[in-house]
This record gives sequence, C-alpha cells and structure tokens, in this order.
Amino acid sequence: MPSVDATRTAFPALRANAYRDLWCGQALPDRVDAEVRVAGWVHRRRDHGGLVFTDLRDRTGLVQLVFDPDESAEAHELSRRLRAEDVISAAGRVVRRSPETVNPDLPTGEVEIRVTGAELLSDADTPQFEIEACSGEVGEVLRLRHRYLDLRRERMQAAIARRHQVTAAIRDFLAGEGFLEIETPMLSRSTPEGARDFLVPWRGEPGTFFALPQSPQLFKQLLMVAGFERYFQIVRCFRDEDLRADRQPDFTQLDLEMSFVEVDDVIDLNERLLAAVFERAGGPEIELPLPRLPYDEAIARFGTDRPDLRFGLELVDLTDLLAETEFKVFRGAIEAGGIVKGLNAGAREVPRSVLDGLIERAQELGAKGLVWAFREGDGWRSPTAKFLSETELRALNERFDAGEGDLLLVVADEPATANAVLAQLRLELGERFGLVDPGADQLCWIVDWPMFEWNRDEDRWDPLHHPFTGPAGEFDPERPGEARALAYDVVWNGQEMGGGSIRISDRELQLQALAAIGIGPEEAQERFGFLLEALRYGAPPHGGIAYGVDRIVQRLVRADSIRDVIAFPKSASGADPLTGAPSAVDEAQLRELGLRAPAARPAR
RNA sequence: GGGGGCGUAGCUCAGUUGGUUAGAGCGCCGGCCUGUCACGCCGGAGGCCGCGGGUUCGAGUCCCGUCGCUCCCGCCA
Repeated sequence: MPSVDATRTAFPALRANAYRDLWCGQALPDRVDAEVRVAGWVHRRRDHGGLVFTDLRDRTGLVQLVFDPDESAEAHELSRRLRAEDVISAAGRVVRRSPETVNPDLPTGEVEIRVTGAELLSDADTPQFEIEACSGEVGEVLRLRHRYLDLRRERMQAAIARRHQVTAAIRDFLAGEGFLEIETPMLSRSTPEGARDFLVPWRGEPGTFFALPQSPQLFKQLLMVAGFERYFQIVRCFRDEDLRADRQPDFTQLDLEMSFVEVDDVIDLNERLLAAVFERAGGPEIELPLPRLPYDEAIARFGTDRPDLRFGLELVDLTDLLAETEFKVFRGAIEAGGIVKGLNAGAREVPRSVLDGLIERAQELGAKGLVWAFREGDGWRSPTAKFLSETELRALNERFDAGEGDLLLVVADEPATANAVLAQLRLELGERFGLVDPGADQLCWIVDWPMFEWNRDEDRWDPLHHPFTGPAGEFDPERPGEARALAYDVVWNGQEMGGGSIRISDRELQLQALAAIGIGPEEAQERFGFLLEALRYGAPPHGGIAYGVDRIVQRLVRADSIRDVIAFPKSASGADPLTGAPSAVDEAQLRELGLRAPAARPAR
C-alpha cells in the first residue's frame, strides 16, 4: 500500500468546520465506520447508472465516493449531474472496501465513503485541458493562461509544497543559527552594473526612477554595519534579461550575510544549511565537507566554472605538445595566442552524421572548427591525422590516455572559446552517451576566483562576482588581473545554485577595487556613496551568499523548467499569459509620470 | 541581436512522392449500464491545417514572408 506522497506536507487533523471534517487523503482504514464530511473537486466520475463512483480530490489526494440510490436517492441524483472539476461537499460513512475492490494504487484505496448527502458548491465549465491528461504534456502557454487549473495537477501541487518545505527548512535552520529575517526595499536605486534593471518611474520628480533590486547586496552589507550580524531574507529579485529554462525575470533568492567571518566560516554554515534543507525537503544525501575546486582547476578540467561532476570526459590541454606542429590549424591558433584542447569521449560507435553534427555544433558555439579522430591500432582514423607527425600522434595518444576505438575531439582557439565550446560539447556528449545517472547528485564549491576578467569589447576589467567582493591577501591596484577573490560558488550537477564572497569592509580598499574596474572616486561617490559612507562608521568583516531558491526546488523535483516550481511564472518570452502583463497603461497615468507613449505600439 | 525546433479538432498528436471526402486517442454532447477506479458499450457534434502571398490543373504537404510558442548562443556583475 503506497503511503501518502511524502513530498506533500503533513496534514494535521481538521477541526470540524462548515464544509468538512476530514481531508480526502485522510480517509484511511483507521477511520472505518466514522461519519465524515469531505469537500473538494470532482476528479473523475464513473457512472454505472445505478451506482455512481467519483474520485473526490483535495490538496491531500483522492478518495472514492460511492453514490448508491439505496443510501440516498437525492445524493445519487446529484451525482449523475456532476462534471469534472465541480466543487462539492459530501457527508457519508467511511467503509472498508471488499478485498477484490481495493485499489492498491491509491493511498486511500482500502476504503471509500458511502455518501448519504451531498451538496454542489460550485459547478465548473469544462476545462480547456484535462487536469491530469493521459497523453502528452499540455502546451505551456495554455497551462499558464489557466494556471489555477494547471496548479491543481498532482505534480504542480507537489512542486509548490516542496518549495514550501525548502523555505521552511531554511527559516528553521537559520533561526537556529542566530539569523534574523529582515526585509529590504523593493523600490531602490538603479546601479547599472551587471544585468539590466527594471525601472519604476517616480511621480515625485518626472524623469527619475526607482529600480527593482537585482539583489539586496548593498542593503545587507549595511545591515552588517548596523550590527545585526546574521541576516537572511527569502527575497524577490529582478533582472531584465532574456529568459531561459532556468531563468526568470523575477525570481527568488535566499540571501544571507554574516559578520566576523572568513571564507571557511561561511562555507561551513552553508554546507550545514544545505544538508538540513535536503534532509527535510527530500534532497540528496550529501557528504560534508563538499569538495572544493579552485576556479583554475575547474576551467582546466571542465572548461567552465560550473562543472557537472557526475561524469568524466575531462578536457586535456595539448598546446605544448603541438607548439611546433606543421598542422596549420593548430599551429596558427597557438601562435595567435590560443590553445589546443581536446576531450576523449571514449570508445564509441559514432556515425559520420553525428560527427558532422558535432562540428556544426562547435561552430555554432563559436569555434572555427572541430577535429575528430578515432584511435585505431597504433594509428588514427581521421581526416586530419595525416597532417600530424608520428611523434605528435604518439604524444597525443599518451596525453589523452587513449585506447582502441576512443573518439578524440580537439578544438584550437583562444582559451575562452576553446574552453566554452568543449565544455558545452562535453555536456551534450554526456547526455547523448548516457553517461549521467539521472538519480545522481554532485555538489561542489568553486573557490579561488580571479577578482576580475578582461572585457575586450569594453576595454576594461570586469568583476567576476561584483565590485564589493573582497580580495585574497594584499590587493595591488596596478595588477588587477592577478588579484584573487574571497569568493565561492556552489554548483549542483553543473548548475550554479548560489554564490557569495567575503566583502570589502574597508573604505579605501573599496575605492581601490572600484577604481580597478574604471569607477573613479567621483563616480564611486555618486553611485555608491551611501555604502562608502557607511564603511566609515565601523564596518565589521562580513560575508555571505545568495542562492537561487527556484533552482534549488527545480533540482529537487527534477523539473525541466524553473517555471514548474513557481506558482505564477512568466512565459519564456517574458510575459504573463494569465493576466496579460505587461500591458499598456492609459495616457493619464503616463502624463502623471512625465512619460510619453511610443508612437506606435505593436498589437500584442 | 543570432541559430535550431514546433504551429493540423477543446487537449495530445498522425497525415506517404503534392491528388480529389484531413484522421486517431483523450475530452465534450446524447443513450445504456449496481463494483468501477485512465470503467465499459452504442451513437453524435466538433477543423480558416497560425496568418499573408507565391508555384501548380491541384497545397496541410513545396517556396517566400510574417506572427506566436519553445530550446540554445549572446546577455544574466
């Protein structure tokens, strides 16, 4: 007998109320002979003319109601008029089913309720889609337009309940560690770094704008200066960028900050936090401490700062081996400041069409090309092997640790491109070859980040995290490229779940860090003056982290899309099919704000 | 901004080399049915094949454009 879905929250006994005194999912053998009232939605109806069965659904599950004319002619009459999703309440007696009629697939399948009286509380139009469709997934826009129906599905109820378990576990754990939950403003100042801001025009002075927060970063630092020492917030954040399957323009962070801590302190607390959340919300069992991977090692081995550690196919640097090669593709790339890097996909039967597809994919991802080679005996089967010398082939072979039939894929390009392309190909090959156990989970910390990376388009240094991240050791403003940051990201199966750092708590150092990315004292004062000012008044050393709560829940319920764990998400195009937002506003509203409507608005 | 995929009944989809009356399952409507539980059986309704143009004797099918959805790249400090 299956137990009630463990992902749903526990249900306390209902106190008798106007409509019911038992949740459907509580109609269990221990209630046999009880006279009860239940209420909910008509999930399915099986009309035998004489007997009518309905499955009644509430948040806790299903229970079978039996409408027998011998029990109540009136209720039986009503039952024949019921339609899917009608809302009813029913009174009756819990009875044990005879052995041959037990439904082992239903937690309440050992009993049923013989109805003695029923009331139709609300009748329902036929939904445009079936609540629990038996074929295929219903189109997402339709689901979102009728989200209140979509959310009735068991999977969605479970996802939203799981989300509650996650946030409840977070609150309980952090409260136990001395954290206070403190709110920060939604209407705040635009700090046009990083993502595009959502702006809110201010009526008080037309032409000025609030910005919705991309994160409460600066406020939480001020809370540390204010002496709260341990703060957290489960908080909505906003970024006006294009969406993805794991990205929403408005999303939820767990934001936390601690005073008088160093990197190890923050990581230790967060590992225990993750373990507590996983234990309570049905996540993976994790062994602490989690592995820590230095940034450089992650890039070298996986080509990315968020490696999926559930499978191998690690990258191998071949630059030194081929430095003298005659093969122009490789040689040319190396001389232009690039690298040659490859991965060994192992012994695979890979048809030519797939190889062509890989080349095409590599080019899509920005590579000039992709060289493939199969190990065959002492030699190689590859259209390009003939360009390489015997010595080089042997060296390649050793470096790759290649065995018979192994497929090698090689990209020669500047480091960022070669790494990005191979990192993505590695993921896609892992998927294609079934190297990832769908039940496996691998978490790790990425540590020892560079402070800055060179932005060639803008001709300046950009922070890898944000400009309030503390440097490790002495900071040399003359050599920003060499600075390391006291930063850490937590990566789960190749997805960034959270990231944080020890912050700069010294005003002079903060000014230097801003200067390194091209923000001089005046501009710093103009944009971050309130922070710099606060740092004058006794700022404790502090650091923290922020997690994507939606992503954590998405992973826990193994949903393909972040939208499946948010009650009312935006569609992939960024709009809300339910309310029709965003929408035009009337002229008077715009006038008040000193704004003008665009000349022509495309019809939505 | 760029690339891929999709758009046929309320829903999920099929639709051959371009061929005459566009199908299936589910749902819906009507009827029958006292042990079903994705109930069953009989009958029925339901289509601007996203939209516009083109090629053709003939277009759901081919071509061009456009709109919508979706995935990815860019972007997301």
